[in-house]
Amino acid sequence: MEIEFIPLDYSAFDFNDENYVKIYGRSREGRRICLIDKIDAYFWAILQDGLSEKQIKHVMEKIEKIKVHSESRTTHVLKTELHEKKFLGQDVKAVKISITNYKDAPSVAGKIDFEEIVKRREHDLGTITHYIMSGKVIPLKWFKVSGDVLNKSGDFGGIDSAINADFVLKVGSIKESDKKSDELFSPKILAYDIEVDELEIGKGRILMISLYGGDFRKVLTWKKEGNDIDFVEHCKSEADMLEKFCDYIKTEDPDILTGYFSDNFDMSYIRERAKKLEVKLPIGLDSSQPRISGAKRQSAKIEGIVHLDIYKFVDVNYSQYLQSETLSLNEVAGELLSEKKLNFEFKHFSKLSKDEWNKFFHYNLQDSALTYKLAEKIWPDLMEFSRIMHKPLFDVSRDGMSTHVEDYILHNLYRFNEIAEKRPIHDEIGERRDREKYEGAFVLQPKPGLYENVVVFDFTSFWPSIIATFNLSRSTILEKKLKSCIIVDTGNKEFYFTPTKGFFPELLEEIIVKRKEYKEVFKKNPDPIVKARSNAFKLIANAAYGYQGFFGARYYCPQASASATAISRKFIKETLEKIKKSGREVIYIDTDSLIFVNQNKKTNKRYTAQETFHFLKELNSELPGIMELDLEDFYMRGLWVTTRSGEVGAKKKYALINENGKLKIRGFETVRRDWCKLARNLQNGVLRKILNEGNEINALQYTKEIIKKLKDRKIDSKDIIIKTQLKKPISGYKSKGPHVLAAEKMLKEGIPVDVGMLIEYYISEPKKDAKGKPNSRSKRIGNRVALIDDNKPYDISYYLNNQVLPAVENIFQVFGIETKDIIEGESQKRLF
DNA sequence: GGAGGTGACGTACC
DNA sequence: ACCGGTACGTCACCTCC
Repeated sequence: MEIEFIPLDYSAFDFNDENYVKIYGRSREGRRICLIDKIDAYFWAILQDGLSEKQIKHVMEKIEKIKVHSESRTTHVLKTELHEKKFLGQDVKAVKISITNYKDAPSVAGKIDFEEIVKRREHDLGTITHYIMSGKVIPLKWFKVSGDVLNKSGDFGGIDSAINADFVLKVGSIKESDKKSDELFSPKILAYDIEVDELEIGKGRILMISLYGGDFRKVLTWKKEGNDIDFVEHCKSEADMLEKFCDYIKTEDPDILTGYFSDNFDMSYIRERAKKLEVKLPIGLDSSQPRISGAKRQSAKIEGIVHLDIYKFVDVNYSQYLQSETLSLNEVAGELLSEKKLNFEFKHFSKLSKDEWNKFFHYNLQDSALTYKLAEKIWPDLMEFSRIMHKPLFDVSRDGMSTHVEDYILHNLYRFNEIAEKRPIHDEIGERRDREKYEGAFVLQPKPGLYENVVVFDFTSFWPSIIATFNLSRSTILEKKLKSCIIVDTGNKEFYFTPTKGFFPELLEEIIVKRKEYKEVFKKNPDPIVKARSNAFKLIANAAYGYQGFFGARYYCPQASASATAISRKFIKETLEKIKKSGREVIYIDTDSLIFVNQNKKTNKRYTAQETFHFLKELNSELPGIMELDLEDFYMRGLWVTTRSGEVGAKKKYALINENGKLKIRGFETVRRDWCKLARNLQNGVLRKILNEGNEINALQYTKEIIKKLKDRKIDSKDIIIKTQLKKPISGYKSKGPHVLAAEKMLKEGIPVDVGMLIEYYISEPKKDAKGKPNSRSKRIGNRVALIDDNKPYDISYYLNNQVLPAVENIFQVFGIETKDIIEGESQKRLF
């Protein structure tokens, strides 16, 4: 039988103590297919230099005799082959050791402690990664597969009769489809969401489960309410509801089952309840139950169906581009879909009225609907990530950036004939984490002020372009200086790199080139797949620099990172001098961007756009390799302020307005979620007015109005709420700030508190003693925290002196105005 | 008991 | 445990006078 096939999910299994992979996917016709393929289990032993043929033969014979016994099986070496390979760019002779079971590769490797073997490698890969590295079946690409259909033949112990697929096929040959292998595939998605009466897993019951698959809409419940809602289906009991949930997954037959935070919450909750109620959850295509692994960061895997937790993917790949202050379903859907959750006020379910129950069902369904739509929205990115990084959807949706970078490298090593480096072992990780920090990028101290006619230049893909241009990597670093090598002076130490391109810099250069290419293609043809592809390359490129300094990296090389930052400082400073030399005044620099006044300081001549582009071209002609400077935008005005303590200009804090009146605010309290809305909105208004109008007059008036409102207690209660994240368990805090005390207060009132939660509170007036003086406990701000429902008056003095004034003071200082004097003057005037 | 320094902490920038 | 360093600012907590 021959079919066209797209792989979606992988899982490994053993038969007769050997390794096989089940690859679940669809045919062109939409049939559910499961392929079975043999995994070639092997790893490498790198030989000592200069061994004789006889010595090599002797070692290989020794290796062939190795056997490893465990309780359930014996693994032995099938064969050994001698290969000419590369390791970290060096030519090596290596023995390919094929074994019966890859799971025992580490144990077999452990027995090869002969002195002729200098290194053992590729025994520490995940089984599926090891399989995919063979390059045979790339996730989410189309393949032409031929092979034998297992038709209750008893092959593999009759595995096919246990798999819920249209065909189970034993792979004969497989190759990439000659038709467009990268075209869009639309998976069948089913979203789910649960509502419970107690948030803590294991404590409460599941009240309802919603399912949403486009046309398919369902809320399952064992409660009696909701009779007049068509999508509500009543179950006899909670156990019955869980069984129906499984039944619907079976009949809907989705490729992707998706939830929001479902790894840590929904699926874990369902599993706990199922355990307690003694219900089986046979939703896997082999009728297995969901498997939940990991402790703090759990993941729930379903055999054959991709369980997708959208929260994780959003966290890793979107959060830095989102405005949302939290990654709650409500905020993320609001920003990505312009659609929100339904309003629903949670109460104990025993207190819900008929009407409120009906709302609850709609609320529950809407959550699944939003999750479904988010899944559709992120699908192009998921698919392209999967294709580009050669990773199954399950992993691509859960892994962090460093793992993405590493997997991209691993899956491209074959092109360089490279054997993969090992993962660091425990002691190494400890050492790496204890290493001294290396010096980072350059940040220029700005001179506070309001500037006009401002331009921003920035380096495109700064870090990767430096790494690629100067060949900075683990496999290219030299122990000593050679006659012709790249010398990097970090100011502290010198590092040397070979000029022969290494695989890491080369891959990076390729990534940058591809990114540029697809960005151009997208400009001409705005196809979401092309955009997703360009985006995937951008993300890998940006993370590659951090990867080399990351303690867990296989290709860890802090010297390369330190060299990259040293080179970055050199070029940004050189560019600074060139801009200055052109007569322009540079206001600010951070890492890869330079902000300057686009006019000659002496002659006051304003440069035209054309002259600016010409200048840019000139600067670019002097840059090496693939380093490139780009024009980010022209701005009408820009504002820089001093730090709160001292006279110097504050770094990482500025506001710009471009020629279309669009603001770009960085670092100011306006963009910080741990400041109250009152201060943030005021500061935003002040900045907007100043940048628009070029002076502070209206901004000052506005500030006075807000302060009057504050003093008159006319501020909306939601604008005084301060939100701070609880980053660790309460007991882990040495110094308990207001948010920690607020969290303690919540616990006392029976409100559940979790690590990672945004704690919301406000500051109330101090308690006074008999004489009317604030008591000494009140000095600590934490002792005055109030929760939203506390209904205590807010502390005017705190909000004035600790929120409002700090947010605007140094802005007005730029214009020589001491806000405090003015405010006090005003209040004195009023007093008299 | 107020001033001032320092460490812990959270968040932002690139 | 799940990419790096740089930087600002608040609050708690301590020492000092």
